[in-house]
Amino acid sequence: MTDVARRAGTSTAVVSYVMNDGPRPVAAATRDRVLAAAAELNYRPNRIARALRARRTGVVGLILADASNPYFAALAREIERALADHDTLTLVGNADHSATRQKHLAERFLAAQVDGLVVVSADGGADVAAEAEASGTPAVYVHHRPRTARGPLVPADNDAVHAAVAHLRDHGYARVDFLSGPTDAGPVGRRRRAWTHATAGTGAALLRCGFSRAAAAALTVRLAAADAVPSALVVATDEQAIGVLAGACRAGIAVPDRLALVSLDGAPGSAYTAPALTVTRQPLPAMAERAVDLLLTGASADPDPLSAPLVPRGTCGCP
Amino acid sequence: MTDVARRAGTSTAVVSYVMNDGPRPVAAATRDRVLAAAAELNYRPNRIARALRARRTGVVGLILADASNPYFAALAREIERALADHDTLTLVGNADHSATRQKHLAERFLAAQVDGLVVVSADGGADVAAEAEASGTPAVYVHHRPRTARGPLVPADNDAVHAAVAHLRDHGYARVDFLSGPTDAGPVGRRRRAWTHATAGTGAALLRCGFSRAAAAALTVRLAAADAVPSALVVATDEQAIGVLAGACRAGIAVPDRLALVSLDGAPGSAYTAPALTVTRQPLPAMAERAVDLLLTGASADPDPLSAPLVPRGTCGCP
DNA sequence: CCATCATGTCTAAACGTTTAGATGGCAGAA
DNA sequence: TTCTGCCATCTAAACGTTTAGACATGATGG
Repeated sequence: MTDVARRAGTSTAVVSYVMNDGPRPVAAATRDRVLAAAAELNYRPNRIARALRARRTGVVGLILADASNPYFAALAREIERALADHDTLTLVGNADHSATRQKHLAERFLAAQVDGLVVVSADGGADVAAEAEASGTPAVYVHHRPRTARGPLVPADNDAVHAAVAHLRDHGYARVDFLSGPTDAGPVGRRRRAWTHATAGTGAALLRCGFSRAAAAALTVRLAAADAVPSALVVATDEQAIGVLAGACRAGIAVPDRLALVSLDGAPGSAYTAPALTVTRQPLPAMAERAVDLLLTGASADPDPLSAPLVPRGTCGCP
Repeated sequence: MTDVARRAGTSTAVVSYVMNDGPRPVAAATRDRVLAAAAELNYRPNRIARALRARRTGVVGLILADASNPYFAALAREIERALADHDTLTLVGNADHSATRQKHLAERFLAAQVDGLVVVSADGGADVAAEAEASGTPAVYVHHRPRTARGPLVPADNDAVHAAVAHLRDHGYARVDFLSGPTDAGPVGRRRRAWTHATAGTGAALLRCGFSRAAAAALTVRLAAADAVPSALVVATDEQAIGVLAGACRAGIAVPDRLALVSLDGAPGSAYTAPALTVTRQPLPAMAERAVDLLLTGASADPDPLSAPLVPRGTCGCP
């Protein structure tokens, strides 16, 4: 910057004024000289120095449960896009569903002076909230908010279960079972409760397994061996649904004829399974945009819920 | 920091010495007082200020072609992990296969004073190389390196095609076709050439389509309608293979009986398609580790190639 | 007993910006 | 002419660290 100033015959102040269009006006002639000098020297302002002085970094930390999960990956992609639209860079970290690692990431990000934190997790994570709060950094939660956290939450549409159940009923299944996670923590708990509500009195059964494809596949194979495969099943997440599909294929269970399926995430990849998953499609881009808006405007109230439309494809029995 | 120093009755210098274990020794008693003061004040060193002074940020920029592609997402996940192991933060950006956006990201990252750039792309991108070089920031390329770039490349094992072709031959297919990308740019070009080599004189056919699942699915449906579905096919990428599977399912083509398939990426997700994809599994964690090592040690020579083992699963005809 | 040295600490200058306050020149009003 | 005000620019202090050099103290060796 000093070099640019010297070459343009000005002080560093006017260089700054020119680079930032303010806060003071600069004579047109001077501005041109500065711009020319900057171009010739290939000058690029040092954002670190700017951040130190301005106490704003233009960087937001994104804490993910696990970016190798396509649902979270798609969400992360959208969040990065939304942040980029606001001229903000994304520092990303994977917590691998560990609260410890999540807290550790939050600490590192806060030390890096991020302007905000976007936390995308499936459950747990009370510590992050405390860390962020202590340093006055705003945080928003997507998908799940720890019980003790203060920031706004952008939830998925966990009530879309009702549409899923209704759709399977329209296909003639009186009994619609549910595959949930290992516990009722986080959003899948909400989904499970909505399902319980929707199917009260029909004798529908609750299944549980881990969130990985492997776990769901293994469960399905086990059910097939015990001849206990449900006829109609709502699955809490895409990953589990894909696992069920894989298990069904391995065990020779015909989908949708023997086992009809609806998944509740509806990430883009769900359209290309064999057969294609019927889903309630969570509005990932809208969720991302909303989360970023809330973060950057410093809002603290929860936004209106977004809704996930049902997308009929192959696994429910639609042609 | 000033507050900590005051509370501990020292200068900021010894606070720094304590926080960093050096470069000067500190008396044990003083160290304890500093640590106590830091804990009481909940002091967290400001990495921005440190970065400004030390001219090192501890942040690396990761430029991805597209994080919503599970193969790249898995690679990105591993790279983030490898960087975290070296106590380095990851700034991430998606270029969406656009050279312009890729260059733009590089500029932003360099302005943010990243210590290095990891570029994961499928083709193109000469600009990034120039940007990085101009500012003396090291860059490594994973998967693909633009023709004009200087940094080291950590390639996928593009010669694994030979094993794929051989495996399908062992299943009795004399003719093994290949599904490539729309052009021969980037690593898929290498794969295509290796396939040409491996199948010379057998009359095998070359197919082309876009890299998306949608494109591959559409192609497969089209081929089925024309009754031109190959018996044995090596597919350049997982995404295309998943698309082929989806298309085959839609068109009623039996896999592997009517169409046997091997994909050349082998990301973790490929194990849970229906049927499960036979793949050559690219060693993603090893690639990531190597890329990070090269970047952090400032190496410039290309490393020894890593090799991708063939993983027989369902789509080739193995039980 | 003085010179030498090691040890622990302090002082202050950097790092590259931003921006409030000071300054100087020039136009228009009195 | 002198005053007022505006405009463009400069000066210098901050932002929160790191670290080389200066300094004080006490121990060691001749």
